[in-house]
Amino acid sequence: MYRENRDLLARAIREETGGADPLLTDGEAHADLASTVAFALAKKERRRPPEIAQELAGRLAKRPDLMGIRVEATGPYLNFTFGSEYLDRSLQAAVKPGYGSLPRREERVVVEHTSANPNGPLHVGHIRNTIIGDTLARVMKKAGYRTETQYYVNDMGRQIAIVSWGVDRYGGGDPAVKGDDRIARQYIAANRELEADPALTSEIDRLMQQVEAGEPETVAKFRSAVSICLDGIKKTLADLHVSHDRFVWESDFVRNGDVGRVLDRIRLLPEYRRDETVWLDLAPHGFDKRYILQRSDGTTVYAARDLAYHIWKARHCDRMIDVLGADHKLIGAQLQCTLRLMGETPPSIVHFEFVSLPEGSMSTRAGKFVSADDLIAEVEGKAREEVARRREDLGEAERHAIARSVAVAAIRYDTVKVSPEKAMVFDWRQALDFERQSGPYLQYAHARACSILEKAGPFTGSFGYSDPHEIALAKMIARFPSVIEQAADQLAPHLLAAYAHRLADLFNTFYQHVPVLKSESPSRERRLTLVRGMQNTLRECLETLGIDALASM
RNA sequence: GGGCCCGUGGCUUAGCCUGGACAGAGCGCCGGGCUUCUAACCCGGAUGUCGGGGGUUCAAAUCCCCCCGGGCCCGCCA
Repeated sequence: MYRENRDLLARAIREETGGADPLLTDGEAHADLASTVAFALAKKERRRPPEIAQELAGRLAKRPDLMGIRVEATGPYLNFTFGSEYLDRSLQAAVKPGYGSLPRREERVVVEHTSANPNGPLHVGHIRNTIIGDTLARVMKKAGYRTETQYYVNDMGRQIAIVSWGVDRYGGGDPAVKGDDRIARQYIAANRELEADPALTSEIDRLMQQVEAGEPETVAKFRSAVSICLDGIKKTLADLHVSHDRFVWESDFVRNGDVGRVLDRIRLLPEYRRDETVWLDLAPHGFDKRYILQRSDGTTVYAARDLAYHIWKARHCDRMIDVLGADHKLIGAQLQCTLRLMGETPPSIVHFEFVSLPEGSMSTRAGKFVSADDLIAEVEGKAREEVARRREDLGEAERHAIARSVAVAAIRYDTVKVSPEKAMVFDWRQALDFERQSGPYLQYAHARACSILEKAGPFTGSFGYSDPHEIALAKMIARFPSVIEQAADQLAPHLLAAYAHRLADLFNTFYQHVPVLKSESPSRERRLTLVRGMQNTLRECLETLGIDALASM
């Protein structure tokens, strides 16, 4: 309804002004929507904005298609306030399962995220990628796109060669240790040894040549080491409510000849250069650095395989979205540029800035990081304390289940609420805060609503709101589909996080000031319907954020 | 050195793309509210040169330029 009214108003303003940009904005406290079009017209018409607004308001108010929308000019502003029918119809939609889902589209979207090198466990930097990516995928799905998530597995880079070399040298470690932790130990030890004795580097080079040539034993060793690590990573991802639809192995593109074919096509580009290496001269396109694709020993670098991957990926979807750290900005832009030169589809790239520790940036190689597993364990521990304190009535298993959900909610929300371009310093105090601007706060609002609905028993849905708290809440509920739309259009999952908070906030205020169960019919039924609508909206919203909508906590 | 990003109350942050009505929140601080639908809550209060300067505009946190501070990138790594 909100989106319909917005589009209706935009068209009406365009028609009444002879095609001016409607300049619709959020009306905030003043109205549901507002327009500043009178300012824009003032210059052209050489009249004062309030005068124009006044006249325009008069014309708009007479339009039959805007029946039910109150139009008024407040000084130079045009304010539009939607009538009660708007709220009633919005609530009718809001109580239905799947509320907020936009009409299905045919477009297929592939969201690639996380794709961390399998040389150790995910740390708090990686999971920013994971959480942004997974939330984005959920948003796209909710916005009607056919969506698939992919993890691009680097199983043949230098770092993996070091891992494989280490596994060979140290015997693979204790099988009781989680795969990603086990691999990290080999990787860290191998790096230490390589730093001490640089001559050993030639052994790494040889491994990389062997794997590129498809030498079976080396290939098998790389795969095995990567699989061990990936098993651990998948476990961590599952703990965060993340699963990928597909894992795409980098080496497959070498083995199936795709990388070779990419290089063949590259040769035909005017940007193609060959000396000891194969590279592209992208200077005419604004990149002064060489874009190297093949080393002097004939092995390909990551960039070549990445081109092959994206070309393959583009065959299976209409749109690609990659979630990458800000350190990949240059290489990402070069990739997009090259794909364009080849006549291929470039991906949209969502970059996020780094997460660092108070003592500096993280490093897997140096073993300097806070692992996602540690974070989850720590937050879950705190959640257990909280649940134990509040819910003595529940059994231990039930309390642990709640604590687990609360922990994931806290972590996911903390990460997704910050816009991606903001660099973050990881902060334990903030991670362990379950108050207002947190995932648990949202879950709490949902649980409160569920509790009311459960105690209420069956009731007949009915509509009509007059109390300011009711109206404010109903209006926020009505906005949900437009928030999904906006988050999808802008690839900005944090917009959804902000919405969830505003919704929960308004509900808690409503909860405090407006009695539901104790109110008299017909208010009781109307308010119960509103609570149902809010609960359903918040549930859909939380689901899209990858957070459990708990019925009790 | 060049490129990209960030700089909003003590701390964290929304708003910036698409300029417009008093810059929203959270933490912390001060004060209030649990015989009443779950107090992970609610209500009230103090705290802001929107990094600095210039420009564009009727109007700038928002657009442009310069400067300062921080992060990232500039590899035959990924």
